[in-house]
Amino acid sequence: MLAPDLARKASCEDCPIRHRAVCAHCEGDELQVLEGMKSYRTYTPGEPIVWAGDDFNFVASVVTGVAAMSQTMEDGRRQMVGLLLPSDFLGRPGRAHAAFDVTAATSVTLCRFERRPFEALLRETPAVGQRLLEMTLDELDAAREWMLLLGRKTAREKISSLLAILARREASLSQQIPGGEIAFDLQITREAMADYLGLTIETVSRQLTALRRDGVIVLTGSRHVTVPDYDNLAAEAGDDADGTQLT
Amino acid sequence: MLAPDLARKASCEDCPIRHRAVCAHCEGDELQVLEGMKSYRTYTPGEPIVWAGDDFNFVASVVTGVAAMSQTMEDGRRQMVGLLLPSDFLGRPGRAHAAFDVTAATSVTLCRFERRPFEALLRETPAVGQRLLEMTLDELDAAREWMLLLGRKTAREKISSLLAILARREASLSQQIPGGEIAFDLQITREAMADYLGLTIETVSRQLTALRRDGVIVLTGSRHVTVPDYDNLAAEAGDDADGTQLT
DNA sequence: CTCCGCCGTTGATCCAGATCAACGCCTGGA
DNA sequence: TCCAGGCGTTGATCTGGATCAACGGCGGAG
Repeated sequence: MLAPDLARKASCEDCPIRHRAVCAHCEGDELQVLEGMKSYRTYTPGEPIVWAGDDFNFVASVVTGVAAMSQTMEDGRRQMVGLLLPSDFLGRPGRAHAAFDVTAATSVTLCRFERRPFEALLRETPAVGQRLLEMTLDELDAAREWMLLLGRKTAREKISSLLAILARREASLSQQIPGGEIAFDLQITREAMADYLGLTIETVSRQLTALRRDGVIVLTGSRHVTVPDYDNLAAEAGDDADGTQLT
Repeated sequence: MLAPDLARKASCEDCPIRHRAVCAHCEGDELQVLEGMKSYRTYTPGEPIVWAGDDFNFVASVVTGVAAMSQTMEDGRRQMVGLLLPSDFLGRPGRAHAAFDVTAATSVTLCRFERRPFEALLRETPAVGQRLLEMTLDELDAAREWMLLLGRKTAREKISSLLAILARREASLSQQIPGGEIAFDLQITREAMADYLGLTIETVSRQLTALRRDGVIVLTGSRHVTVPDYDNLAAEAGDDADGTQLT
């Protein structure tokens, strides 16, 4: 593991984000390579980034906004399989075709690297590969947590789980006082929430109303949520206490 | 990528399985390390291998049998999040505690490596790390496929999907004639199937009966399945044709 | 300003799968 | 040999969430 101060070296500072996959382990030489590869692109809400099966010749980090990874069946049933938030990594080194659809959920800016040179970097710089392995293992754990949600949780627990995740993320970003209330914006529509949770938009709406009625959350408009008591929300989510602690 | 003939070198041949994570990239020196680390252990059906949260100081490959990775909620609801079949890798380099319960579904033999020296091997041998990254990315894709199943498929589609996966695996193992019928044993109980699919055992049983009634499968006893027409089964599973082709 | 389309909410009804219950078969132990 | 317990099946009933339907608010285009 490199010392933390190495993470900020040289031209990584030019980039509006810290690429989790590469920057934490960058040293001078690799950065030269990265500089030549980088390109930014912004997508408008709803715009497809790639379709499943398409050529997929770049990897990328999310700089701002939210992108959604999803699968659709022939009859239109859709399941979101990943929500990509700023600093998340998108792409599949070693595979030329996308396995899933990726769509901009909000306005999204990606910092993209061409796949081939990125793969070369991966081969030549084991630290980047190790970091990517760690990130992938974390994602796999998260996907497995999500399988419990999809397979066994009730609609109310599903909504509560999603809100708890967003609240945790907000709290960690803004250094909230533990025990204080947490407020954040739902960046996504009811439809995206439904696709993520394996529900319909009507059920999402009804359960949000029910959680508001029961005082678990406060809804200001339809997109702004305040969580007066995080532990209460976490209890609604039906999670074991482990791994969902705020601090 | 190493040439295929390197995969069989030296003492890897002593091992009853080819460790997907390491053997395909072994060269002389690393094998010395591996030899000192290996230990075998057999678990009886139902026996826990690790509990979520436990110290987890080894990684392993499945030699024979089936192990199940699962999560349980306080009230007993359970969701299986992975089925570990021979040659699958178990463990999480870089983490000292298990994230999920792992249980022997049948009699299972593992070939285990202590975690610490394995991590050292990983650091010193980038090829092993790359192989592990590839495997992890494949697992992540599989987990995401499973999310579609759990979130959006009907009970009949869920059962058909599981049978189609098992049939595909059987066909690839036994070099079946494409288009011919495929026969295999369900290694697992109805309960394990239910836990995997996010259903109850009664629903699993009823849907199997329905698929038999409709001629999609032939059930001999309760554990032996014959699939007369794979394409028919795949159609019941509701999958896109891509990625579920037999050949 | 008005109109239109999208987003979200709410109500009425339906149904797939859960739940509750009973039973048959097989296996292993006394 | 018989019994007990685990596994699987089937039937009856219930219910959580899907479906079908209507409506209100808001924001952008004209």
